[in-house]
Amino acid sequence: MGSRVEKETPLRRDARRNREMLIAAAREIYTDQGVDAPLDDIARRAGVGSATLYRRFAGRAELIEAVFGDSLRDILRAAEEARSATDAWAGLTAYLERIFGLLAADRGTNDLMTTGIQGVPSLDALRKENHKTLDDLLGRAQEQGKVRPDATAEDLQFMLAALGRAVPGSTVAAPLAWRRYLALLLDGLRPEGSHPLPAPSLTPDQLNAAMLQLGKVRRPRTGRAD
Amino acid sequence: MGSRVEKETPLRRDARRNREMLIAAAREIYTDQGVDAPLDDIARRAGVGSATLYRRFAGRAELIEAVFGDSLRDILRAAEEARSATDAWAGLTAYLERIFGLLAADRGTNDLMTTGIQGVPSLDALRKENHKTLDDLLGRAQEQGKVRPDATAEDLQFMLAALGRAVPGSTVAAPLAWRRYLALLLDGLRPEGSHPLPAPSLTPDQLNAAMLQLGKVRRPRTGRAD
DNA sequence: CACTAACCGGGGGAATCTCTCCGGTTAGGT
DNA sequence: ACCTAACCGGAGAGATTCCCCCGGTTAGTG
Repeated sequence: MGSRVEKETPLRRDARRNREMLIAAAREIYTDQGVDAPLDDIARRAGVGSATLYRRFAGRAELIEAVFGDSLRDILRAAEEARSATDAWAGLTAYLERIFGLLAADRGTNDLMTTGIQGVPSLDALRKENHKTLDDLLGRAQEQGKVRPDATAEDLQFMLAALGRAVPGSTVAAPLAWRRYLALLLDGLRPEGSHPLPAPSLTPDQLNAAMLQLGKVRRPRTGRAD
Repeated sequence: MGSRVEKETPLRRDARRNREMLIAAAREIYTDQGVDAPLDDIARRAGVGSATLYRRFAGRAELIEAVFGDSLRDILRAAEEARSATDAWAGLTAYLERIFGLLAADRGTNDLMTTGIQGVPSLDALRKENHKTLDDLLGRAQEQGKVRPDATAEDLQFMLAALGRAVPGSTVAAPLAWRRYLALLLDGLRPEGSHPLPAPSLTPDQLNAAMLQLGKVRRPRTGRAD
């Protein structure tokens, strides 16, 4: 029941190659379909049978770990870095803009950061670090008078997850629309009055398109039904 | 291909009774599972075969219309009412709090209002009216100096959908947490400084539970997989 | 070059879900 | 009470997706 891959015997060359192909295929599919994508699709895209996928990775979580492990560690480093900012508010906004850039560009990363997926060690570490970062920056920004004193790190996390989850819907019509929404959210955190919003607002048609996407977070369904 | 029910011949008594049973069952199931719930579940709960459901309703959209038609018309009236407020900002907040109360209490209504479900006439009418309401109230609130001039009705709609979609996740742990988030969002719309937040913030544990729910918007999946 | 352990992919069982067929049953008028 | 059109529900075809079994193939070694 332990790890599927024994470190003792290095994989045979073909096995290793297939493993790489699977990770590459999974990365592509996760990026534009999210981490709930059918595993069979990934195997097909990699040009191997589904059995090979299950032989290399115990399940979805292990594949996710293999695909996103490195990039999650990168984000983790960015979080650490952000906390070293002297101006806490500047550090916070820079950090969040970086995160949202990732959420908007990569559906898989979005799933990982805006939902509670279990069983991925790197992800648990990231969540912990992320919470620590937000807590620290928010607290210091409050001390520096840049954030309203009644907001908590939990408030921020919830709002970020809610907004982040919706972002992919808007990227279809306007790739940078998230900047505007993040700015609006952050303005709600500040004690003083409003600051100008970046980027143009969505047009009504673009909004409709975005709303449509919102419902399609995952619609596997089955056959004929619309 | 027209309507499945002929108005000429009223339904036989048993047929009508089953129709009512189906609507009642659908209402219950939609309320706590959302409108993507399996139709077979609804038929089973109503105590009839799935064929009876398909005989009475052409598909999911027609059933939704039958279940939510009345309540949607109620909301529609509330929107009309809200627009008659002299103080646009007060009207807007009252309207939104009412809507969010519904979104938090009823998963089906939430799906209907935060995603772009197609094929339900009452819903199209509601969306149109809702947009008109927000546009009107926001515009007038801006003229009255209560809302920052650079925000648009589309901005508001997007943020509301994003937050509304996340609300059910928080209701498990804290039924009224949405008040706090809505207040935070609305504060971002105001030109002046911050106003006190209602309701307590989520605890870290409650936040975790909420994040977990976020991913479970719909996880039909299949068999053994976790 | 021969051998064997590791590896491979197709195919299939099981679980879900939508939607339809068909033989048996019932409501409601005469 | 009888008859017929309308109605009913179980059963199942077809579509997905997860996951594993099994006979054939291949990498790497002596």
